[in-house]
Amino acid sequence: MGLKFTIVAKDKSTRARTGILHTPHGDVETPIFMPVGTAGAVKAMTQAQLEEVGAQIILANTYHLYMRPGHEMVREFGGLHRFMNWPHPILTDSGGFQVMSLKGLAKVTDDGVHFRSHLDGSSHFFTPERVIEFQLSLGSDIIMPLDECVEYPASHETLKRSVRLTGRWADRSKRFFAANASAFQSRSGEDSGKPELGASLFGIVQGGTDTDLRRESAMEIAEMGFDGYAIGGLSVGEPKDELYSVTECVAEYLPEDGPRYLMGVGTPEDLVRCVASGIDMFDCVMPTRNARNGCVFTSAGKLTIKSARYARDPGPLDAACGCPVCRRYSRAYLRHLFSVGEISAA
RNA sequence: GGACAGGUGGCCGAGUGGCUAAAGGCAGCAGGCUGUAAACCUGCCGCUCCUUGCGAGCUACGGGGGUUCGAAUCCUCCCCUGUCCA
Repeated sequence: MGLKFTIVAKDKSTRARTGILHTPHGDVETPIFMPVGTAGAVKAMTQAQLEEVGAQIILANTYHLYMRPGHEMVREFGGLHRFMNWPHPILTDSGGFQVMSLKGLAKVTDDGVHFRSHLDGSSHFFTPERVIEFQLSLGSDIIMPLDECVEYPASHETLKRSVRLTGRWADRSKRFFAANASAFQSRSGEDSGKPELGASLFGIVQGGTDTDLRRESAMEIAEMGFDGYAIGGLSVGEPKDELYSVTECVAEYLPEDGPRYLMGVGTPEDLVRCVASGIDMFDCVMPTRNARNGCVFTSAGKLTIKSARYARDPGPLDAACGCPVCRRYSRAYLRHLFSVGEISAA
């Protein structure tokens, strides 16, 4: 796999670094936060707003797009970029998180995951190979292999099984990707960006909060060699100090010259803490979900704008913030929008 | 003037003798959201008091009176609202 990540600068006192991630649809400056657009849209945001706030890459979800509208249909449109008319990079998650979040509908076997659709109950079998194929069909810039995300807390045996399974699936994913990626990307009529660059495939480390298993998983995935390295299975309910310590521990075992992606994280503080541990990429539903639910991150901490105490507050959400919302609107108005159920005005 | 139907907690609306301070919804209040089954979910939501308990007392189903051990529920008179007929 080619060099798709350039390190620009390294911090002297921490493991933080800045870099550039090269993708078929353009470069991404790291550290980067990727807004989550599960079904091909970042909820309650327009693409213009995403660009305005500096989103350089967004995340979409294989499971959800496979269910609706279907990866084949997206491919007919020339890929997800063209389908949703998003010219910037897209990372697609594999469905590994849905193994956990849809646990009542997912059955894991050695060969793959049997999903019963959360929409109509129909049966679907996801294998590591098919999941790569789905993502190649979507035209993703960064492809995530199928993994098994495990709930917290989990027993050592469960975590061990999940690490081994995720490792075997990573190997199968890499082989299938190596054999099929170029064929998919050279197909005419599809928006594959700069085909000479090609899509990236990342590896995912599992192991819960068990540092021995984390080390084993990190070394195994690093040994296989991927375009980037993700830490999965965190921010699933473990204490904060474990999130930070496991992240720090795993990052040390991941190749220095590859991008490191901490999946599903996190709060503003999480981002700062984990950048210092050498993480380059993050994604999280928290900013968009919390915003939809009336919870805002400010320089002074979380603020629940729905609260009655802001009903007559003429001040901005965050006096220290210069964003369009803080420049334009009062807390009273924003609270009013929540009271009346308006989501789009601001 | 007559015939029906109906008046329940901020609103809508269940409830026809005790398990009812009264289902459910809305509104209100508080909180939670970390690779999105999430514009979602949870809790509180008559008043007062305390030793905060499946606690005590008070007030409450249009108004008055009555039946009953016990009434939002049954009887009676009155007031009001809606629909229809004159």
